[in-house]
Amino acid sequence: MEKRDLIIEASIQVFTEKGIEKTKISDIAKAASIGQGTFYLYFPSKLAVMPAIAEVMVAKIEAGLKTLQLQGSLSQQLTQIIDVFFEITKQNKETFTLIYAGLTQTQHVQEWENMYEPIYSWFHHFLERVIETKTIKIEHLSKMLVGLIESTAEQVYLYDKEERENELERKRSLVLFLEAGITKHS
Amino acid sequence: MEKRDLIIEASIQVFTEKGIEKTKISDIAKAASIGQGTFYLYFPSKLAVMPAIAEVMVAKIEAGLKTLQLQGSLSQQLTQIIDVFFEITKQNKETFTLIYAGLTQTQHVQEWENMYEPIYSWFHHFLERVIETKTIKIEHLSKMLVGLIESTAEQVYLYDKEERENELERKRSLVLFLEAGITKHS
Amino acid sequence: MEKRDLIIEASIQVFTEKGIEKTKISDIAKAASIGQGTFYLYFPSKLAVMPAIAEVMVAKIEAGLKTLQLQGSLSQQLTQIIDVFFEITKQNKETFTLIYAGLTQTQHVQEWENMYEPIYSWFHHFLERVIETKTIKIEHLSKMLVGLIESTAEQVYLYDKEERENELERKRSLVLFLEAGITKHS
Amino acid sequence: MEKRDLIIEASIQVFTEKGIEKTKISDIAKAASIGQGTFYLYFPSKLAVMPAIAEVMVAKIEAGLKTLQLQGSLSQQLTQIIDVFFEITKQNKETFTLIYAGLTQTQHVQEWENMYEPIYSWFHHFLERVIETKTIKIEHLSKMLVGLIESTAEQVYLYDKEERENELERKRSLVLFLEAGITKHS
DNA sequence: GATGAATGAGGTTTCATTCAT
DNA sequence: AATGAATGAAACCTCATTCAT
Repeated sequence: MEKRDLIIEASIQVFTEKGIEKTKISDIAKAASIGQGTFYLYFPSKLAVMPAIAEVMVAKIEAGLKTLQLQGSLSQQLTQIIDVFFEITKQNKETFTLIYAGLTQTQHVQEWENMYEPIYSWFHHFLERVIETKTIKIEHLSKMLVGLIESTAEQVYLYDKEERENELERKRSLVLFLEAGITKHS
Repeated sequence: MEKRDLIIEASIQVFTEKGIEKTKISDIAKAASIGQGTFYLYFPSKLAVMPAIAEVMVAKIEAGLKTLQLQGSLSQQLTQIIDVFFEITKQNKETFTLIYAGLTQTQHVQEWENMYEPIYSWFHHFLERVIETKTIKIEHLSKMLVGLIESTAEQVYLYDKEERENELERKRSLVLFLEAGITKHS
Repeated sequence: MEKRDLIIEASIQVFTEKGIEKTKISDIAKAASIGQGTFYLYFPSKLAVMPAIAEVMVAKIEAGLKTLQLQGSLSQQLTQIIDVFFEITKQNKETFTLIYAGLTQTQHVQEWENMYEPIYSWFHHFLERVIETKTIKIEHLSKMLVGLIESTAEQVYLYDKEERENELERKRSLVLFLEAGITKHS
Repeated sequence: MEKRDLIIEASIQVFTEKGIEKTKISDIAKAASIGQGTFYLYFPSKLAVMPAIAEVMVAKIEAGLKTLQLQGSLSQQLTQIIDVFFEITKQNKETFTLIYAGLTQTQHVQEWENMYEPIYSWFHHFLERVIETKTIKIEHLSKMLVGLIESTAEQVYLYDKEERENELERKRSLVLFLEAGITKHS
């Protein structure tokens, strides 16, 4: 395994365990089983690892979406899509929290949307197949779908304790809401 | 002006300029024109200022919503609401970025949703007046509305440069989408 | 005693003991009985102490010259002057070595001659009283006297082991040489 | 070109640019276009290069003196000699500064005078031809001549900005002064 | 209550040195 | 002989925190 990837893996692990502020470079190095100096050959600081971590997560979402074999009614398809986001958010909630904290601290905030480009693009293709007339530009619709799905997933898994119990119901509500937004304008 | 408020103001400014990680207590103290020691009389650490900052922003949104005299069609009312969020996000974009970064770093992530309670509550009342039957629970609908409006405002103002130009159109798309989501189930 | 002076004293001591390269900031702090952090309140790096050290030595020379009550023949007066330089060089040879090494490493080489201004000035007054016509500008003569006296003192005390035995004779030679240079043009 | 010489050349360049303290072995290796490890095949440390650098400069002076075909009056001959020192100092001022700093840092201070032996020796022969009776030992006179010429050249080229303009006059003053010192005792 | 000079623990960062290639 | 990625000891330097004023 490449040293760079070792560092990214180790960073995710240590950051999520101890938090960004309390993580020392030496912790990451130890977790990656490399020398402290070696870390600096690949990243100039611990925060500089954040974009690389973000890329990993975005890649997971993209991969999740691409393995979908969309079938059935619109609401069924939406359910499948939502499941991808919810599942990945659920399994990587610390990492997501991490990315928000980390990206905003570096000067990489702008990169965030660029990274999402593949996701938006996927939704674009999806929507093209699903809707016909466009009262709303497909680009904007894509971004709203992604934004709403993610913010809901975050509300459910990252922030609120109670919500986790309402998981299923919130997913169902989300499907209904999205379906309405999409079909109304199809 | 109260010293505590001076510190909050100064923190926003310095955090925004230098980032949380690189901000020293001494920076905040200098910006607030107080002694380093004085800081500790009001806050135990720099991260402890974050919730206070967040409260200020949530209060702004709440105040903005409460001054609305909702009139006209649903879409006109939604437009007014959206304008509140967009305007405040626009004017305080650095502070919002800050809050995401800061809250996730402290153990205050959970508090975030609690703080939003008044906002959700306001939407709850709003929706009660606007819709009648509920396929979707009003609580969930409230959260989706807030989530979607905010994530869109963030996409427009915080992340993507190009989007700022599409401001008006994205707002219009948002109104349409929300309206569909609401009326479909009313 | 002022902290700044404590640091200068301690620096001279530690530098001469261990050499510049091997001296750690912590060594100086310990020798000065202050905290490591305190060092940085007064100097940004160990090399930044060098000009302050140099000033101390120049002040010693100046003080030595100013206590002279020049009397007797020219050669007697020259002997007195030379003794000042030789004595101070002898007693502070490590410090002088230090200064050469230290000043050249910082960007303070230019300051060196500025520091010497009081010495040159003293010689200027001295020569004015001693010579009358000027084939050589008094300014240049001053600098040559200082340069020759110092380079000889350094040859005797800093560099060459054997020379230390010839101390007296080299002083005598120096008096003769200087006298010739001065009187020839008087 | 030999690797050893490559290293010496590169060291002069890098030392001059960054200062001895801030120069890393890797900087020298990069400047010499060799591997870091290769450096150690030729020198055990960066300071160990200093004597080699010094030798190069002393060799230049010696070579300069040996090519002189001393003719004409004493003052003409002195002018020629002085020109050699001034010219070499002028062209290699950074290197000279470097050597002072470097030698004093190593344990090679003593070697300095040994290296100068050929120069002193050359002056010895020169003075033997020029003066006859010796109030001052020729050895001492040699050293004073070298010391005065060099310290003047350094004052002119290394330290003081203004002095560079007085170059010619300081040279003339130097000739007069030396001539007086020599002839008075011949 | 307010201050800021002083502190020193401990994280950051460097870089001489090694050694497998 | 030559290399340069990897190392980690050890220096640097910061900065939260204290406390005498």
